[in-house]
Amino acid sequence: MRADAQAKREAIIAAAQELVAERGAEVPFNQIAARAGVGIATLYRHFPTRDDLLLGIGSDFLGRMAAVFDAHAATWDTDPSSAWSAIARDLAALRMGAVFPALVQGRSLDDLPPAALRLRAEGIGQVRDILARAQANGLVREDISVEHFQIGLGVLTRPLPELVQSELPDMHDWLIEVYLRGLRP
Amino acid sequence: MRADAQAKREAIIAAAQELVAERGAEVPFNQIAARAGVGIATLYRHFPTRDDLLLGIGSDFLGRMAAVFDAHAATWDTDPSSAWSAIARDLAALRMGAVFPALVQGRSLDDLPPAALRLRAEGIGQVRDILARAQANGLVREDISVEHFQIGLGVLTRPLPELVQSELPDMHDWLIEVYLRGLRP
DNA sequence: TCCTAAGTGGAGAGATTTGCTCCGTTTACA
DNA sequence: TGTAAACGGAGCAAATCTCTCCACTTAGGA
Repeated sequence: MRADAQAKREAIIAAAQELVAERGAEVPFNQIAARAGVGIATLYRHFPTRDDLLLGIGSDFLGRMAAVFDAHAATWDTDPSSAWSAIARDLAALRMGAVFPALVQGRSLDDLPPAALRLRAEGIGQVRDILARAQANGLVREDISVEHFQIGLGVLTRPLPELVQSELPDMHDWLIEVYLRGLRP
Repeated sequence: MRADAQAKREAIIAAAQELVAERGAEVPFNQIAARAGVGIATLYRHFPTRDDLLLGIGSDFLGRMAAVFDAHAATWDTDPSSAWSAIARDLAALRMGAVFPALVQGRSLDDLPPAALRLRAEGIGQVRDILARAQANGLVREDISVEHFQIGLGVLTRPLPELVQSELPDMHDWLIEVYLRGLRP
């Protein structure tokens, strides 16, 4: 793959991620192309179908989640408590809630493409480890399941209406704080 | 106003509320008319502009919020703690988060119609009373503001993707429980 | 029961949006 | 420097949406 093609591909994924977060998964291809600064044909060449594009977004996102875990792996041993809240904060900052719901919107497990199911399983696996460690350190109630924790994080990081963002800019942080507090034993 | 016209008006508001919750505020008028079981012309006669319709939804919704408070006013004196969680549960069941964000989506305080601002103020007033009482009874931390509490409730009651609803049907209840726990002193 | 003003439905014209392809031009890199 | 790879965007067909017009129906008072 030529270097310029690779760069455009990444620009498309970034733009698509933003737009999907803002306007949902059915955001028109021409808007995505415009935001990415590429022609519409280039978008279609890289991602012939909408599913291809959504998978690209999801896979890119999982990479960033993994990076969060790695970044705090070292601190965990010395200070689990602050590593835990740092991880939760960083995960929240990725705005899972803006991206994931859009990716599965209106579909059941059955009609998700197999590749999407693999991504899903991988994501759950990543979170499972870190949650188990938090529970082992007494930072989270034992009866919290990975699924609940993860979806909860997603719900809290859904984009807020602009009206709210301007009036209560700390809303997302506040929610995460209340959430972690509510999860404590 | 003729009785049948009144009935249709209410059917329209109900249908519009559902659809706005499901698909956002720009849901096409013809879909709303179809779900309400009325002709498109009837919809336009009752609500000439989209803003008229959204205001109708908002005002209807405030009425239901008020009903929740009234329903628990009696219990409050005898058992504040369970009245409080019952109110929070019932408010959550109204799915504020499905309706309100759509009503203000993409608008700043300035370009909301005056009537919408009045509704907003009224809603905040309703919640302020009940939150103050909860705080007076030591059920909620003193440093929680009405706005944070209310928006938080909204965020937690946003509709979940169907995939989540079928896999984790108790998700909304679980979130409210964690939320209330996180708000305790 | 009858009359009329109020209310209704839905076809459809016109405007807008969107998906997707085709092809002449540009560019990376061997 | 030559060529295969990559690009952009005009533009057509199809789908969607808004909003009006007008002939028909009905509630409810006399």
